[in-house]
Amino acid sequence: MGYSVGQVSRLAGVTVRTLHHYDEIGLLSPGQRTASGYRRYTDSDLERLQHVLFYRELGFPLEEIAVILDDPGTDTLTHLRRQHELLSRRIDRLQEMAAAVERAMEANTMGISLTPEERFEIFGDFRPEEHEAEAEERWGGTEAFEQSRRRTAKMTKDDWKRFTDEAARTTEAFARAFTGGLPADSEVAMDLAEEHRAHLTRWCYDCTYEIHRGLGDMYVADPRFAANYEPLAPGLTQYIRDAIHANAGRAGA
Amino acid sequence: MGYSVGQVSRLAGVTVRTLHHYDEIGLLSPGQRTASGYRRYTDSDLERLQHVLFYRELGFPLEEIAVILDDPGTDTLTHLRRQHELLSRRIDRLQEMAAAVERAMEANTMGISLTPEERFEIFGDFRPEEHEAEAEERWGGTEAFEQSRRRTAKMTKDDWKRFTDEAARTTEAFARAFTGGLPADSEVAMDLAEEHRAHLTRWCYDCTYEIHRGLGDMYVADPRFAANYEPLAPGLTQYIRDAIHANAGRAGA
DNA sequence: TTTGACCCTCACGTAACGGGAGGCCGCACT
DNA sequence: AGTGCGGCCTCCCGTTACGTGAGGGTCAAA
Repeated sequence: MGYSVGQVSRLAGVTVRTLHHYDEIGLLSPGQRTASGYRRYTDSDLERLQHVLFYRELGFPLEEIAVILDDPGTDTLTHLRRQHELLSRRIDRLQEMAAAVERAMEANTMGISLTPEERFEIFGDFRPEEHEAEAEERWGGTEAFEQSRRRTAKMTKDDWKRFTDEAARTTEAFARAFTGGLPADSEVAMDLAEEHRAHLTRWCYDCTYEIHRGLGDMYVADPRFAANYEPLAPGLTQYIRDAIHANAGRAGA
Repeated sequence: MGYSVGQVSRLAGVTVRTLHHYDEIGLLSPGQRTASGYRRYTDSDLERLQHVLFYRELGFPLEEIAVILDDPGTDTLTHLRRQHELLSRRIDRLQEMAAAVERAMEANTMGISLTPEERFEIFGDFRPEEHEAEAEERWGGTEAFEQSRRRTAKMTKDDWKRFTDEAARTTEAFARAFTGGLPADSEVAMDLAEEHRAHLTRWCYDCTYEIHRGLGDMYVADPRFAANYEPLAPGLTQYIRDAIHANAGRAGA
């Protein structure tokens, strides 16, 4: 009766050394020893080990695990509930990371290189002040930006594909209008600007005319965006910016 | 221009000491130093750091990360794709764990105590018995099989991970050689076969050229192995088998 | 009774940093 | 021109969670 170190190690998928170590530091000492000094693990030892491995998997230091498990106020069910909670949080975190990776892929294929802040927000080290300061400066208001962040965080890969495909089509239409000689304040160009605005509103945030104008200005100001448009036709960035302004003016804003 | 250690540490959410460490071990050395010896990190240093932190987050040892990042065959987009893949797998795993916790909670409230096997199947991603029964039948209790069983029995979860990751890299290299048009008896392919053999010897058993040849034959014969290789490139299984034979022939066996 | 797997206890090694000590660097402030 | 003061440098020892033998008992099958 009882399990030997080797048996436990195979069952739990840990090395014998690990079990020895847990015994040494008093995290998990086998309930009994044979006359010859062999460790014998009981069923409740196994349950404890299960919890140990669980918390370890989630990155808890062993010392802390000992404290958690030795707390007399928590029973098995409480542990399970806590474990479930921790898992859920972890899953959410990883899903956010996955979304961030998707955005990075998108940026990469568009040839945009991320700002340092964007680079590391993947890791969720929430740094509100600086980031919001920059967003404020760049977007002229944090509400739209936050809304964008919230929405795009939920987007799947397919969503991104549809999003960028739509954007690309609008951009190409702009390019055709531009090379075709249509002025930026022509019906066609302004309609395209309006389409662009609707596109953003649908996917990202409530894009007002004012915000849209700011966005257009930023397209010409920020070379990372300009780099996206200029290859299609030199001067296209400025053209889009002008069309956006004309459209905003037409709407009476 | 460039970022100081302090700036980078704040940006990335790591300590200065960590950056020093990465410099020491050559994982991430700043692009420049000032005249007075201060570290100056460039934008591409930041990108590298981002990838380092990502793989670290997923539990890769730093040394392995260096190998991954220094592989000239992989560009940023490939890394991002791989990261996304790894994240997805990780999420699946955690969701399985969450489901297992739910089952445990149910069992607990019903007053049922789990069997040892049930206890740890939460962590167990590998079920060796089926595979081993199969191997037994195939290999009929040969020396190599026994050796393999002994060694793999000692392997921890992380060992398995490293083992499969290594194997995956070799396979990918094979796929690149194959799609790149290199013949199965080319230097490159034979070297990969030798790498594969060394890999097996390191992890499982003393893989002689003769055993290796048999293994290669089995890969094409057994659809479960073929299913592993064919998705990467149709015909890859046969290619690997041929490379193994060529390599064995080169070694004079 | 021998043999091979399994177990024991030291005891040193390793990875990935943490946390100082002791000493330059640089710039704002007087 | 001096003087803080924060930031940066290089050692260098400490820590966690084990890995990896060495050297030696234990036990069940042959």
